[in-house]
Amino acid sequence: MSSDNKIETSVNETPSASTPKAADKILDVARDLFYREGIRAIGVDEIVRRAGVTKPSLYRSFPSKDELAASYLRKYDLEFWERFEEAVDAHPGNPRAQIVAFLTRVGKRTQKPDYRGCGMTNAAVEYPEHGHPARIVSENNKQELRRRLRAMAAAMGASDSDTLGDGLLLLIEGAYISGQLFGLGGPAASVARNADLLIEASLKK
Amino acid sequence: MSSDNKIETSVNETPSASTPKAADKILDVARDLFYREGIRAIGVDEIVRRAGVTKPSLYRSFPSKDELAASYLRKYDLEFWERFEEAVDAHPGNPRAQIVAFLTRVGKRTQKPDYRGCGMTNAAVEYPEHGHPARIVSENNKQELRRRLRAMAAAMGASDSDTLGDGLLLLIEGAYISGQLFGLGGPAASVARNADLLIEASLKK
DNA sequence: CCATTGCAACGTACCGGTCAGTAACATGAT
DNA sequence: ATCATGTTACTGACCGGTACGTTGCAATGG
Repeated sequence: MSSDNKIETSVNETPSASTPKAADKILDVARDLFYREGIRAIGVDEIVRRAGVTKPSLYRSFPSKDELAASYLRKYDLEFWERFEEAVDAHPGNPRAQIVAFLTRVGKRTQKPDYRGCGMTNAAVEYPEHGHPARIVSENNKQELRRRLRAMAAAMGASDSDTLGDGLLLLIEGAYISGQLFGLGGPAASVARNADLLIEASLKK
Repeated sequence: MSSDNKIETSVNETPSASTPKAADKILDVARDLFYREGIRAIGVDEIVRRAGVTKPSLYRSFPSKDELAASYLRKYDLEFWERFEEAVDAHPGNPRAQIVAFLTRVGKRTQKPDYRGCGMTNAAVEYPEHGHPARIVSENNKQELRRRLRAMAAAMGASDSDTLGDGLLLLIEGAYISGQLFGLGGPAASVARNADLLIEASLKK
């Protein structure tokens, strides 16, 4: 999926004049609006207006709104795995602690007043149709997450590691959704504790 | 001899009460399309077309599209609690078996090829704005579900019943989402087993 | 008996606004 | 001179919503 043209990944922190780059501004604004209000709810006109650019600029950098949404999710994907790896790196060789650390931070984020869940999950709900560019990015992310969780469950020595990995994924997705459904004090706050309980139960067998 | 009254359409509780057919057909079609494709994805034109009626007929029975969506969710709410009570009634006095029975059926439904998750959850994702008519119905449903699950956890004798009830809710929401994200063979298939493990761990405390 | 009336449900046609997307051209910097 | 950008204006389809005329039918009254 690497179209060698188009967006330069926005990481042009190189010195000199630092060109503002219309495509980067568009992607930044799109990320913010798509996440907070939903992709279908935001029109391209509002994006270019808030980004201080014009519509032709958007369509010079992105072939369509759907592809812009997919780009937003690819950026989201990168940030997601950064957060994930942070929790992993904090507890080398201890997958159980890695999971709990990750979920502790997820649980905390779900309690922030403007929490809107996971951009990937939300996009998949907004676009149930198979083959939609945004949905494809979302599905790939979730499949990789599932793979990772199952591998970590195996590394913990769980007897039925696939079931435990899937159970952890269910808890995570549940936290994403419950975090935006219930506000503060919602069930998502207990995701780390429940995950630890589930791990405990899965190891004793 | 003319008992010409089939006036129990349930769409409106107004004393006049006669909503012959149009409103029912509209609500039926709306339920189907809204659930399968999403509320924002479906326009009123398509609804009235598929229902074989016209737009004014829709707006005579429903004040707005948003209220039609809310009506769809109220209907969904009724059917949800029917399914829930079925599982409860199947195991009188045994909350643990009730939960497992309910989740077994949820897990089975998530493996059907056209599964689109929970209409309530999806609507809340589609309409993050507070106060939206559809979102209100969804939030009320989820809050009631949380209350029930916590009560059932308490009836099981869990030491921390609120945490267990919330953990079960997380698993359920995770199953709804994972069911539509992963197709067949997704993690939602294991929701009942994971719930049982979590219950087991929460009772031996 | 039939004609008139009233009324509720229906359809035709239309509203202004917004949607995503584009064509043609101007500007400004390197 | 090139390249990225901005400007303006536009398209056709679709959005939710409505003004207004039409139909069917039941009740009334002579």
